[in-house]
Amino acid sequence: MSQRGAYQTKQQEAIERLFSARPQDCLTAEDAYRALCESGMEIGKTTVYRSITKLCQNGRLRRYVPHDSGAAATFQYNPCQESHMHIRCIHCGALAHLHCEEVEAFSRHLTQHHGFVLDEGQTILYGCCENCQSR
Amino acid sequence: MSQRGAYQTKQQEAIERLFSARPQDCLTAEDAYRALCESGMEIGKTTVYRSITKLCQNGRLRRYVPHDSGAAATFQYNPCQESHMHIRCIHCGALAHLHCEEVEAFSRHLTQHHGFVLDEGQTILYGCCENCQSR
DNA sequence: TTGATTGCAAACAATTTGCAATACT
DNA sequence: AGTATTGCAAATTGTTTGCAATCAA
Repeated sequence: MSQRGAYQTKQQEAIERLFSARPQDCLTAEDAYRALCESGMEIGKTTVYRSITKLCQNGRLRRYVPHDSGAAATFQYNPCQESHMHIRCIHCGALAHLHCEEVEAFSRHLTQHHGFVLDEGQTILYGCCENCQSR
Repeated sequence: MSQRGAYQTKQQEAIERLFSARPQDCLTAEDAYRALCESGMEIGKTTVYRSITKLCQNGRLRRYVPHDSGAAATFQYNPCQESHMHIRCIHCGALAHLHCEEVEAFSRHLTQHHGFVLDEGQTILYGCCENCQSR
């Protein structure tokens, strides 16, 4: 298998730069591809997919599974290496970050009483956000 | 649009029976299709998909999003109407149910301090299970 | 009878892969 | 030079849809 990352290419740099420029955004591979094309970059969609895969393995991007079937996965820059949980609204799709002591306490409970080491960065809590509740 | 559920058909009954017979299993649509075929049932895959969709809307089945890209969604019978969180091991795929007061407490915290109403049935916590930790 | 349901084939969408051309070091 | 990377086209996979035939009420 190839040793992706051995060479520095303008495509891989551009993809990482795109995500790092908007650390609060979740983009699909398609989003990233379009953004790069619109900025004048010459790039193929395949390369976007392959680079994103590599960045996820590096830990520089986070991958989020879609709630709906057939929907595309989204990726987000992981600026701080600190990983944190996200909460996603089932209705509007809004994504929010969750940093708080209660998460840590809950995580400790899982480890101690259920033998389960939580991976906060891989976990998304689903529910209904404040805005959507008022409808 | 059609009013699925208006008529009782042997296909729909068989699908529900299949899932209810193994409430602890998560099956893909393909799994269900094969199991029914092997049991001598005459059924099309399309019907399996459509019936599963309906059962999810009824609340009789739960749908779980796959962690890996390209993987199929899994469905599980929801015997008790009580919905609960699941924890899934990233390594071995094991799925466990989570009923405890700590989940409720955490859920209350989310509502009160983050304005977020958690849907436990839709949420899966990802991490590493006890068995896989010892490797 | 009337509308819901079935199931085949075809459409779809996200993602992956084969492979020859190209770029990096 | 030698290997990694690119990118097109084609393949894969899970899921949905069009539509004519069939079934339940």
